[in-house]
Amino acid sequence: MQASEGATGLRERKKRRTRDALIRSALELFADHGYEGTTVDEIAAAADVSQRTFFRYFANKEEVALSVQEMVESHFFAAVCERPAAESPLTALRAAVLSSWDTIEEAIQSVVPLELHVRTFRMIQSTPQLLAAHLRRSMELEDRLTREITRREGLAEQDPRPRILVAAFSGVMRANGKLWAEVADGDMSRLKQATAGYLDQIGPALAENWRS
Amino acid sequence: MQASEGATGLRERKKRRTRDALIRSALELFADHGYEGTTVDEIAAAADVSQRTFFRYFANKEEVALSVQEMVESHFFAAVCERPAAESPLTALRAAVLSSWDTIEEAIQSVVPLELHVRTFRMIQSTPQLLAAHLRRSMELEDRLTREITRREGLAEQDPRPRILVAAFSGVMRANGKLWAEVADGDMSRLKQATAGYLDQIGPALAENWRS
DNA sequence: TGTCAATTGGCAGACGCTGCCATAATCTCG
DNA sequence: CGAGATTATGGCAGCGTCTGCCAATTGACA
Repeated sequence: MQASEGATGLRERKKRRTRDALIRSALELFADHGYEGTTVDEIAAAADVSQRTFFRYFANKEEVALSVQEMVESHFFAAVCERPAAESPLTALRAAVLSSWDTIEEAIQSVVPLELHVRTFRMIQSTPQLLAAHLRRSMELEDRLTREITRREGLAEQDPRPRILVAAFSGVMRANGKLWAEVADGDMSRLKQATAGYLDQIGPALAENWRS
Repeated sequence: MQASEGATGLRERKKRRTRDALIRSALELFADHGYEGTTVDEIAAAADVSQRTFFRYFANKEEVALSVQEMVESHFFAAVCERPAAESPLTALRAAVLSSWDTIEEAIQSVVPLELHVRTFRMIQSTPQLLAAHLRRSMELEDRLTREITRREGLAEQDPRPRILVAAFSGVMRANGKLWAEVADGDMSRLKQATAGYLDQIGPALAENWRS
């Protein structure tokens, strides 16, 4: 029983290597032949394991495609939890997104090249099955964010306001991501700028009388 | 070439009957044995057609499970489009939900008993694969709503405010539906009341300083 | 070094879904 | 009404995802 991280034993390290190899192989094959154009057998063969072993690491084909995205999201959630309690919820969410992007890149790089992740992100947006799975995960993230903000603000569990705020925030982030996927050059600084601008619109969007 | 609806020919009527039979058979089997516990072969057999024919009516197993929900959503969207242009976007959305629920029931009844639809709705919420597909469709609805509101208000396509508003609205409706699925007795009037109450929170949710 | 637990591979099989072709039902128009 | 064009259906073969099961291998630990 070691503390937490670090290479515990050979077994652990080997598993981690196998997992990373599967992710790398999968994302590369997806980038080349598309999601549906790649079979699990091919992924397993490229990572030098059996198909049966693939399914011991990932519950299904979707999961390997979304695995890096999963890292990004849990990184963001951790950033939210670390924001000072004095910040308003929206400020905390905003700051967490922007700051988490500063530190996530190296974590991604340790598994796959950044450019491959960007291509994968685009693939998720354009593959119905993956988009569906991705959205379901996003809703789970919304749930967790809602609970965290309810806790921060000391509100009752049934109070709908955190959920609504999170929904608006997530809606902005989705639109932002979609836009980025369409036009993106992979330039992170421009993405951050656009995101900040978008988030500034949440207040005005709920004020009535846009036409004035 | 007839006008629009009405029974055009024998062929059309027969197709409609087959489709309805498939939906009814599917939802009943799902209610009895769960989504994953029901095979397409069983659904087809219950509707007295071949499996091959099932897949000519529905692209996949998900689609038949979501087919009634699809009716509800397009009915709602139509209601939005019919709201007077003078109403503010949020008012229009709110009025459209409430009014569309008044008139959708008979359309549902013409395909399946209402109670079966309620059970199906619950099943969708609790079956990961169906929830994912449902959310993807919901995002498509959000896109359409966003475009419609942008049009109504005469805004530029890039203006993010409609999208944010729709996201907040949809978030409320999702939370609402989830709650309803958990505690619901199938009582529509109570659902409508709860929804109205929820929607009233959108304004306050975006005001800062909840703690005061 | 020997025992125990975890990891892996391989195989059989269920299920979702598609392409293909033959057959049967409806439609259209002379 | 009837012949020919359209369209719906059934059946089958086959690919791909995913699971259960068992045997063999590999790392952990005393």
